[in-house]
Amino acid sequence: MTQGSSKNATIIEVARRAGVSSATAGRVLGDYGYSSPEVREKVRAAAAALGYRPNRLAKGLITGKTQTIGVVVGDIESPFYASVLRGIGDVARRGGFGVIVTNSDENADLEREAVQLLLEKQVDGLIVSSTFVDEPDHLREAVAARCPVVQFDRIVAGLETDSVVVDNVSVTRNSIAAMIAAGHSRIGILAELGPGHRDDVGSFVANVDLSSFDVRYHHPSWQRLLGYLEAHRAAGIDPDLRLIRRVAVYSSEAARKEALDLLTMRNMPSALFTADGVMSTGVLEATSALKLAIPGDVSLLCFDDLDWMQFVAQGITAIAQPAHLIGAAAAELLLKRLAEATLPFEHRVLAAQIVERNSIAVHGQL
Amino acid sequence: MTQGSSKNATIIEVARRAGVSSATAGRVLGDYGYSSPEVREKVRAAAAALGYRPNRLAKGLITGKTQTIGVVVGDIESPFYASVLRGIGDVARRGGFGVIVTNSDENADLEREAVQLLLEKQVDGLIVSSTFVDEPDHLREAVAARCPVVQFDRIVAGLETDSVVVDNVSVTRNSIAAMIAAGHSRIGILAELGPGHRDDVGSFVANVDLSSFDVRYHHPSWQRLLGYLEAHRAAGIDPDLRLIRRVAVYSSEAARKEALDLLTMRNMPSALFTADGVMSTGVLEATSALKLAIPGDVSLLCFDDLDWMQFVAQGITAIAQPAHLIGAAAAELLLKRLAEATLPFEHRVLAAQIVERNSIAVHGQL
DNA sequence: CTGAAAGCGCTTACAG
DNA sequence: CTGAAAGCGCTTACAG
Repeated sequence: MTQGSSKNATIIEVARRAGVSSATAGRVLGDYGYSSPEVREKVRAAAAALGYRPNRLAKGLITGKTQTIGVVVGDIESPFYASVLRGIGDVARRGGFGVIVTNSDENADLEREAVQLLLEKQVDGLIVSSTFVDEPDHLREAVAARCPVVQFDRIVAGLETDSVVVDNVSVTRNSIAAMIAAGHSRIGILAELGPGHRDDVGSFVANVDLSSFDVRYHHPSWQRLLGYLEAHRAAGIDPDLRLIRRVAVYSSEAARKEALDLLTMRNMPSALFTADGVMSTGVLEATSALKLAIPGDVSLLCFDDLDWMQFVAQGITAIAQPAHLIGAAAAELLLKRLAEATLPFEHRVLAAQIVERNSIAVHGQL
Repeated sequence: MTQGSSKNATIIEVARRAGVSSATAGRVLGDYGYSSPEVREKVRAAAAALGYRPNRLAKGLITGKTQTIGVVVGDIESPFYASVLRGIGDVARRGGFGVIVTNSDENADLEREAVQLLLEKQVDGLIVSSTFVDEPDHLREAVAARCPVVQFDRIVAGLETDSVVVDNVSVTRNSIAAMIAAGHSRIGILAELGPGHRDDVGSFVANVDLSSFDVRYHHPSWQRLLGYLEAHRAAGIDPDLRLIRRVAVYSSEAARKEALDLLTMRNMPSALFTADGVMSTGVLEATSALKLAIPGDVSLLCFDDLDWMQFVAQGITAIAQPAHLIGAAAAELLLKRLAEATLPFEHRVLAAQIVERNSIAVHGQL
């Protein structure tokens, strides 16, 4: 079948062997334009004999399309992003697209570099979870270069593109409201709250009392804090600022320390909410070190990406992010736009699931 | 600085604006050949004014190098592969390379398709974890096309390339030996044992008694089973075949069922070894359902990728795979080979770490 | 040090 | 339906 030749055959060589012009060979192999059945036969036979493999670089150069999606995530190693990438990859493959992945480490410089590299590689579109929600320039450049962008998880202010986010505010509000209804009035919250937004927590809590406050352009952890505050306000509880802990980094170790502090303070909270799965691990270490029973001595609620099943198994109520669906939706939006650039921008809000011990069955959906 | 023009400027336009030839502009912007300081100044100014962005497709077409690595993993969503990818990505970025990722779903057809796509995209090299260790053709094709391959986790028989693996046999042998030394004589083992190799477990156990048996070309779970068998033989224990469970899929649910069966059989094992982290979760569900104390009623040892910290916190001894290092090493080997094609093939065997409750500090190393 | 010309491997109008 | 020619955006010898 294929020849063991080291240098790959080109369309010219296939054409010569088939006794046709390179234009004709191109039409057959690239499956465009017209060609007679006999010619098709001959060209395909020649291609097979030579082990012809199309060079997508040349095709991309001429068509302006590479059938490649560029993705920028914070860290491919985090369960959330890994799962999002899986969703993107599945949809991309079905559409015949490849995926180039880059890690930004939630660092603005690396993110800019990554976007630049992807544009130089001529990706057809970009799916990004941007670190800073107030720095739109590098993404605007992409859009200007006719490279459509889909944002997920976070939305950059002043950058109109397709986007996919989770209903962070409402699902957190509902979950915290349920905790309050169950009798908890002092609920601690551990959230990252950075680096996407530069507010300090105090002024955020103060400002948010204005009902017009817009958290669309905040990182998810700020949105979750808002849900927490709204639930308290609806119940007529003035939240104790000392119960609100900003961890600042996605670190279980940092969360462990904050949790230890929370769980040993005078007038300690009867329940804890962690706005991220990585932090939940740290909180568990703290409760274990203090020999606290869950949900006896303290109740836990956590927002999580992938590991929620085992949290639930330990008696923790979890809010599960549909990470895989986020990725799939983002890729779908992108492919749709690549097919039809003039559509109005679409903004999808996916529902997160509240998972308790008795409803593990929801697993199958995610 | 940059112009809002929608179509990207080419080197020709930059050259025209700078009043030089395109060859000269190319030399300056591409940083090759000679150019005088004054010309450099002019060209760079022109490029900045036009918002010039190099087209790597064109460059790749002409140089034959795309500065891109193609990666094939089973499932980017699994902690092991996610972590490996992180390691690859870090090294690749430092070397100025991009990374195209594809999931094979441990399916031979998808794997072949993925390799084909990557070759068409003209990746400079391939890092793969191949599903079937006895199907080398698609990878041979890559090598024939001057696209070097680095294998990791598993080695395909009859395909000489650089590779990175873990010392599965010896670390498992040592861990099981420690369990035996601690008094366990009936140790259950749950391992995937498929689909990479077509042996059935019985004939594997029988054959492996020949000391010449070569498991280099088996999937890791077979190698771990070998370590288990060797430890038993060294202690003079004839392993009970009913204690060896082949789960066949990477599924915590399947592992849960096997574990339930093992832990309720007559003459139940006093310890369990799971050859994979995903399965460990299933085993934990089984012990929890049976209200067994760990390590009181049963001791657990698990081979794991990323979540071992929380297993250790629960009193389970874990063997931690250096997944991140595997990826980094694979990428290093590839970049080395791209720089120097004639080196002899390198085969790196990385050590896995045994992590017990008192040695959590090892965390920092991984 | 610089420029004119050729060419990487394809696709795209345009004649025929 | 097919072919000759031009061209995508660069880099590479080769003169000068």
